[in-house]
Amino acid sequence: MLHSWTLTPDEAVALQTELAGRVALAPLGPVRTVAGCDIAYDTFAPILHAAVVVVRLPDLIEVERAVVRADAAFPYVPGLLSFRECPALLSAITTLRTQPDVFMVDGQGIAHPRRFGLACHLGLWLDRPVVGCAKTWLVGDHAEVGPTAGDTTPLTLGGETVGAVVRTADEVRPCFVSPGHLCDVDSAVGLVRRVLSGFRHPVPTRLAHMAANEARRGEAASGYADTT
DNA sequence: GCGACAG
DNA sequence: ATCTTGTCGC
Repeated sequence: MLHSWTLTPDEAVALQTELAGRVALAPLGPVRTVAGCDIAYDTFAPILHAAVVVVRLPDLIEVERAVVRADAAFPYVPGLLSFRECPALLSAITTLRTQPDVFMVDGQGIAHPRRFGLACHLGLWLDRPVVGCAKTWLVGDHAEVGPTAGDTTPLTLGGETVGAVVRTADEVRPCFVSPGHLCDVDSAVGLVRRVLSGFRHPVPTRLAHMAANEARRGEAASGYADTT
């Protein structure tokens, strides 16, 4: 165990500052498989569905997937997202029979107030490479990014480049890419650019998002059937 | 004090 | 994230 998941928001903040020092940034090695991870929240119950879908490169064909239902024990607090989503993602990842070369999550990596976003936290627990690809800005400065799919512009924070703003498809709002662990900015951006398919979301997280949603809807349907 | 704030 | 159908546009 890296640490306990039972803590207060204040303790979580302190833990992030401590763990940020353990994040390692280095070029990503050869990538044959990428595991997209995402979560769907239940409408009223504090329940969530974590999904992980593994695709192979370069054809982006799905090779395996895992979905798990879990309790949302930690509240959503900007800057502390990993404490809410990591436990469920970890249990889903544990059920995989194959070890992906790299993971990709819906959230920030080091482009974070304390340089410890969801991608970093998951990376430390797994001791595996993780790339963060968030749909909206959290921190950092950047110039306007080009309009064509694949265009990028640096995302800086405190004078250093922590990631990049990436146009993942033509005519769509850009995504914010930053390394989480065991990879660097160039590797993270390079990987994201290799898993695009004309949609705003990269294929791995796009499929995970759909899988998590299907799981959520499926459970809602069974619940109604029970009442009826 | 004021504004910002991943999913 | 989630509540929500159709609709305007390429």
